[in-house]
Amino acid sequence: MTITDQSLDEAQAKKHALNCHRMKPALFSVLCEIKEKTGLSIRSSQEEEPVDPQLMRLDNMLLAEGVAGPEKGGGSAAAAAAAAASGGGVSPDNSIEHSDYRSKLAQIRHIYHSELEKYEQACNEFTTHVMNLLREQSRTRPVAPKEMERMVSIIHRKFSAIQMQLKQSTCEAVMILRSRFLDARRKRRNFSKQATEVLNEYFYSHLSNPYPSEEAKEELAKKCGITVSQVSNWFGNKRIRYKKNIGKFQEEANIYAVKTAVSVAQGGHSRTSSPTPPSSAGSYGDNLGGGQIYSPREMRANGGWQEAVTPSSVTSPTEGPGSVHSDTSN
DNA sequence: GTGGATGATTGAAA
DNA sequence: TTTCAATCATCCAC
Repeated sequence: MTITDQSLDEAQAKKHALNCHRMKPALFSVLCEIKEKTGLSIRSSQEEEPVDPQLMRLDNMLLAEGVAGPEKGGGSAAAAAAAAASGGGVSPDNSIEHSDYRSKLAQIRHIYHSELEKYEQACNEFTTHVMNLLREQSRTRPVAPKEMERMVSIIHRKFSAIQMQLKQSTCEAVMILRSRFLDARRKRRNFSKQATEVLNEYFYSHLSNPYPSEEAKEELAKKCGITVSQVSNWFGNKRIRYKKNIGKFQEEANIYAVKTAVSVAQGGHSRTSSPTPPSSAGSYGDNLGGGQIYSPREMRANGGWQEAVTPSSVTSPTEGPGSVHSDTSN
C-alpha cells in the first residue's frame, strides 16, 4: 500500500471533520476521564528512582581522573598521583611520559565532552520533537500533562543509559591509559654509558670491598643521574654477577684497572672516588695502587666479600678466572 | 626472532 | 635495614 498525496489529503479532511463533529467535546471528556484513571496506575509504578550507584561510581571516577568536571591545569589527580608514585625516580624521560599521559588524557576528555554534548543535544531535539507530536495529538486525543512528563522522563532515561555507556567506555579508556602509563614507567632503561663507567670504576677500584657507604651511594647517584636505590641495585647485581662469573669480568676489571692506574700516574682525579673511603682494609684504590692489574684472587673461595679483609693474602685454589658459573637468570 | 646483558623485584637471611 | 640469590622483564646486538 502506498501513501499518495491524495490519500494524505483525504486523511487530513477526515481529521478535520472529526474535530468539528458536534459529539467531539463529549467524547473527548469521556476519553479524558478514562485516561486519568489509567494514568494514575501508570504513575504509581513510575515513582522516582534512586540514583544509580553504578552511575555514581562512574561519575566519581571520571571526576577523580580529571575527565569530568573542571580541568585541573592540564593535569589530572591521577597523573599527579602517578607521578608521586614514581617515588622520585629520576628517570630522565619521566617528564616526557608524564606529558604524554596528560595529552592522551586530554584527548579522552575532549572526546568524552564532545560526545556528551552531542547526546544532550540529540536528547533535547528528540524531546522537543516528541512534545510537538504530543501537542499535535492532543487536538485529537486526550494527552494529560502528566503523560507528557512521563514521556519526557522516559526519553531522558533512555538517553542517560546511552550516557552511562559513554561514561563506562571513557572509564575503560582511562584505565587502559593509566595501566599503559604505569607500565611505561616500569620499563627498564639501560643506564648511560657514562653512568655505567662511573659505577664500574668505583666497583673495580673498591673490589676488595665493593660496598659503597650511604654517602658514596648518594655521590654516585648524583654523578650518574640515577637514584640511590638504583645505585644499590646496580651494586647488588654487579656483586652477584661478578661473583658468579669472575672469568667473564676479568677483562673488564683489567680495563678499569689500567684506566685508574693511568689516571693515578697522571695525578689526575678522573676516577670516581668515594667521598668516604671504604671502612675495610680495601681502601680507596686498594688493589690498584702501583698500576697493578687486578687479580680476581682477591675474593674468598666462598665467594664472600665480607670476610675478605686482606685481599692480597687471600687466595682461592678453587675459585678464579677459570671457575665459571652461569647466571641462571637467563 | 633469538640470546645475552642488564635493571628491577622479591623473599630469605643476617 | 641491607645484602644475597633467584627470577622477571626489557633492551639490544646479531
